Amino acid sequence: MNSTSIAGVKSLLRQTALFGNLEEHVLQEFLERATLRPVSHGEVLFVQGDPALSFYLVIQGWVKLYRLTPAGEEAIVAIFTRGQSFAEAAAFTGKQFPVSAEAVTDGQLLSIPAATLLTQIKQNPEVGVSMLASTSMHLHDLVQQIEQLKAHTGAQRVAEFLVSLCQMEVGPCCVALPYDKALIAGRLGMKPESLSRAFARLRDLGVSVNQSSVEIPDVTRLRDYAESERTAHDTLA
Amino acid sequence: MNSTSIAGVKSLLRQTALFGNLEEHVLQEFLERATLRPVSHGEVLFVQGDPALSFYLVIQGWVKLYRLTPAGEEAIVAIFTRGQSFAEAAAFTGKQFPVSAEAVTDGQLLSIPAATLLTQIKQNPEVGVSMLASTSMHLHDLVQQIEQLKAHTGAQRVAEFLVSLCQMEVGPCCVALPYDKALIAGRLGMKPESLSRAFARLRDLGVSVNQSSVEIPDVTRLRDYAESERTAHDTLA
DNA sequence: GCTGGTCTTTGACCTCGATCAACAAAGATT
DNA sequence: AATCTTTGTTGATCGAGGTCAAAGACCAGC
Repeated sequence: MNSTSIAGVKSLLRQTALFGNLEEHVLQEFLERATLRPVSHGEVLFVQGDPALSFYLVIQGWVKLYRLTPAGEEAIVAIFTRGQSFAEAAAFTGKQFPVSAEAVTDGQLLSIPAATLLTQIKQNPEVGVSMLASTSMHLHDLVQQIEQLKAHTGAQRVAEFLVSLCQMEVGPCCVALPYDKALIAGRLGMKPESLSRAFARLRDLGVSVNQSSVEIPDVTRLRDYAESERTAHDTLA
Repeated sequence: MNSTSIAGVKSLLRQTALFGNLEEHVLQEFLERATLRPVSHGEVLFVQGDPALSFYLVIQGWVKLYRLTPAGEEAIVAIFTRGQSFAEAAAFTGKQFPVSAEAVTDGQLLSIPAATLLTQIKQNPEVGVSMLASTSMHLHDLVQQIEQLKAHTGAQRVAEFLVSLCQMEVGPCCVALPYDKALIAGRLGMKPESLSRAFARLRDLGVSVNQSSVEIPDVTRLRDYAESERTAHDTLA
């Protein structure tokens, strides 16, 4: 599982949206300019406002993107793991990062210089196309987040989160929470206490939480709950 | 001011992020394939899930992008006006629109076929670069929206909105609300009633609202309020 | 003028989620 | 084993904002 080797990284890149469709020699070009960067839990990769000199792909571990408000509070924007890239858009503009990034577990990142990206795009339109595809995906994710924040309750957002972790489409399922609950809470736009209460509500739907493993007796039921009207007074006996 | 003429459209395109830096012949190519589309208030341009066959640039009027939740509620994602393009990212992927769009005033749109976009990117990397720049901007806007929804109160979001409308950096300022209050409320993630109450709160800061014109005695004070801690108990006598 | 529309404001009520605090559980340290 | 620290749960309280309902404000057309 440990893919810190060049070959391992390359096969991982082949599975990503950003690098997956590129020709061999282009991918090789990126790899030669990129550097492997080990990170440890709590390490800050960059802060919003820093010049975006490179972008990243997660090889191993978890990274959170967040914004610090002028008042000092943090709003988590996204969380990435193995195979996902982030900050490409910022690196591309060559300006400043609009967000901050922090490793939330130990891990390995591939750091790719912004200059390489620009050069490659100019030489090969396919690179631009791949990048557009990947930024569109991020765009879409953000749009969905906004919808969820505006139109769903905390418990519904947790339900959506759990459903998204299920590999099952229907029936019973058991999922492992990928990171600690405080982080999940932030990701879903709430405080840890509220997450705890949200889980308590989902207990009425048969969902049981032990440590970091969650048992879901009926995924469909959970999905229906997530998509139901806010006004439904939760008394779904 | 009415620029429905070809020349007028062209000079407008020159001022946009998406088309501004393109070479003359490339821009010409886009213009030849594009069509001018008049829209009227309330007209639905596309619904989420529709195949993204073209993207748009607003020549005149206002357009809102929104998502309809499975439960039927609408969450406004963005609002665009003269000179702004939208749905490029979706058109580019050639898949489906992730959002719906509706004209909120009468107006004129330039509709550009997705196929043209793809062809041009492949022929000319610069087009891809421009598009990346413009999608990065949208990305950045969305990130900011998420921050604001998560970390600011309704009144603070209204304050931010007003500040963003000011051309003044400091001192007194008077701004005109660009569209009706129900729409502003949606854009800021709240109900019209709450917007009304938010305005009432800002009255303590000297802000007065008459119809669609807002008087701000001190922009700096408003900005400070927008950025202050949530916990500050608003009693800033 | 009046009159029926829409848009906006205000009031009463209630739910959600934040806050503060106490407490339990699981590791880590000595 | 005893203690400290971190993390998760639970209870009580409170403010923000949604909902429902009613009352003003503005703008047609008559």
